[in-house]
Amino acid sequence: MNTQKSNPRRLLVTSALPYANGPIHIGHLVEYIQTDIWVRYQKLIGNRCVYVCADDTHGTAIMIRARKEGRTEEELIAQMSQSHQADFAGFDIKFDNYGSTHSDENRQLCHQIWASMRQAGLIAERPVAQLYDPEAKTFLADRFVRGTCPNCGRADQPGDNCGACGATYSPIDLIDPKSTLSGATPIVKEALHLFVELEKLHDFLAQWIESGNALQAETANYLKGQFLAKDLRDWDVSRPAPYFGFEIPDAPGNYWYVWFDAPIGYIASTLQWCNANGEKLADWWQSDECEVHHFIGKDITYFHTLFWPGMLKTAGFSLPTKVHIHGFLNVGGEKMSKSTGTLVAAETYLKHADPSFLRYFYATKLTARIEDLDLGPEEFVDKINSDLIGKVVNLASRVGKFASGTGLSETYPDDGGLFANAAAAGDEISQAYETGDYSRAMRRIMELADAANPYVEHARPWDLKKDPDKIDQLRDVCTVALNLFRQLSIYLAPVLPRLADQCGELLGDPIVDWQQSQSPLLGTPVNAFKRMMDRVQIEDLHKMIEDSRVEAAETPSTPAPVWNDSDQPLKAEPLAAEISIDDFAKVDLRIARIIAAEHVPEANKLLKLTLSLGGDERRQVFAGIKAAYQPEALVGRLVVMVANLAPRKMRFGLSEGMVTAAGPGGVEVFLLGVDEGGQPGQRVH
RNA sequence: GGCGGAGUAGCUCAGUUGGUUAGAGCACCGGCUUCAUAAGCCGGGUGUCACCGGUUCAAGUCCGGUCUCCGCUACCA
Repeated sequence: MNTQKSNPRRLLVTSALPYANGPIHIGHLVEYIQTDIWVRYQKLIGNRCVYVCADDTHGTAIMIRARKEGRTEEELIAQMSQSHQADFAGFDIKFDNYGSTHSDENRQLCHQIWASMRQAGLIAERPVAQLYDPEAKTFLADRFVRGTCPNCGRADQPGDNCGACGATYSPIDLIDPKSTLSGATPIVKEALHLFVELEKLHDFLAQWIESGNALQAETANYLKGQFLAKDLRDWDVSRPAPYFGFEIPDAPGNYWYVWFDAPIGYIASTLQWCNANGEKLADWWQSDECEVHHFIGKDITYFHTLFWPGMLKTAGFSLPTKVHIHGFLNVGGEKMSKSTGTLVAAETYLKHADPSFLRYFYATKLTARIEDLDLGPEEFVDKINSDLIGKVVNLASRVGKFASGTGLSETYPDDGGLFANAAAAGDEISQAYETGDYSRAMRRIMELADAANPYVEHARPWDLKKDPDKIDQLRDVCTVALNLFRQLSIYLAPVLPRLADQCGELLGDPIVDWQQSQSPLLGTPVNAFKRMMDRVQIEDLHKMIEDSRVEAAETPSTPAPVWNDSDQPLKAEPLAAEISIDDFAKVDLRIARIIAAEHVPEANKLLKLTLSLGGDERRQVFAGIKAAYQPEALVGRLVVMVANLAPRKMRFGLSEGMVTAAGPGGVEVFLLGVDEGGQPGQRVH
């Protein structure tokens, strides 16, 4: 591995563009920290490296949110961009340029790339039927529609698939669809859409994926099996007005889908940087001399490995040299969630812990593979306290006070080969950074730190200090310990830039080059030692999670549907006369599980249900819900029943209770459900 | 169901092309030390290397099969 940069590489590096619809959280940070470490490493070894990013600002979600908050999209995205950049800065993530997809540069590049694609004959047009909200006056993406599943009859399901039976469908197939924006019933409306005929690039993409080393083998394999094995589908890249984005120049009234202009934002952000620094875009995006590296999460693999290369190829830009794909973050072994508070906002983290800790922790977890990583609070605390505090910082701390009196020796003393050994490990550590195997790099560095502390122990500087005749020996011990510390700080500099700065300050020699790790610093004074890091407590993390949970509870968890419920239901059935608590107590409501449900052939409204109250307790109940529910879809569900209602003999049999439901009747009947955890037989109080 | 990954000490993991008695860190126990941020040093491991079978002088490592866990995917971009 050549760390002597007589011939530096030119690198253009990106992280995925964060969407301007929410704050940065610790899950996002995996990627930005991963990228920032790589960039800092490249700069440290002397490569020419430019790191660009931008806010991803377009799309329906932004439009809806701005509308809801009563401000313009531009105001919303400006504020978001500011907040994102503050979050990144708080974690020492340092971009060379941070732009926006809503920029002149991006518009210009979108036009250019689009023209190339038109010219290449890749664009087709055809009508698409989509649900349209006549009140909000907008077409509805799948997630803005809810309705009854056409397969199982379960009410209030998302627009693309059923949460109950798992069926997938088009929102157009939903029974009784409702817009989550206005509550209105959407209508089906046709609009012209523009498509990229990706299949025309099939051979090129297959060859690119196969041949290069731009992708990990597992990703190439995934793409081959999942997409390239059959014809590539046309990619719908337009959205009809209204849409917050760029209008397509040769298709008035249509806008580019956010995923068209988002990756172009990489180039646009680079262009901004070029303009500000007197550079030429072509040197970075149209030159074989420049490598392009994308860091992304596994969820957006296919945008970056199919569409994006296709766009770049068609428009004559460089293809990605490498797409670095990482997995998701879990917390405590589980998916992050707002309700448990594990989805911690960057801002919230910073109130409770040092950003360097998260950077280091992620570094110990990251490899070149697409694996999810887990943040366990105990493991986090252990790693930080024993590695960073106990091994690395402590090394400086235990001789710092002596050293400011002695300074560093003129020649490097005998240290039993510690420095030379650690210097020799530089290439291996360097290689681990280069390949994205930070976990390996951290492990090697900690091995070096492990070897350094016994040296101090055996040299006993505290004894040497007591004897004025042994000042030279004391200086030598300090020289060794601080040089070993400095070596560690250099190796850790990509991960812990603050520690590198502190080390540079202590020794009066800034860390700016990986090569500094190869020779000791000698004959210089040592500044007064300043505390470098504080231990982290498990309570800090618990508080962080608790804060996060409270925040989530205060703000609506979903992108806030508009609650403009009609007053009709209440008018149709006014409130009943007041009753006492005792009156209410007479009604024994119980949770029951539907263990069987069948049609009653002679009845036109009834279903015959068998309810379980747990154990062997069974009730047969006839319920007038036939028009609203398929029997098969009911089996297994928990419902609320009136359990002490006098049995009533009906034409079809005895009904031993009543299942509670709301709604005017007919198809409009809605069974009362029970939240997770409720058990048959429990009383409703 | 398909594709991919993983299973090694209580926990997190390392184990290069098969080669001594399978390792590290943390945790835990004992001793020492006191420069340092209740930091440090020394010592302490009976682990069916998930299971079964095979190849081999030799298998954590190679081959076949089984089980478990995870991720992606299931005609959606």
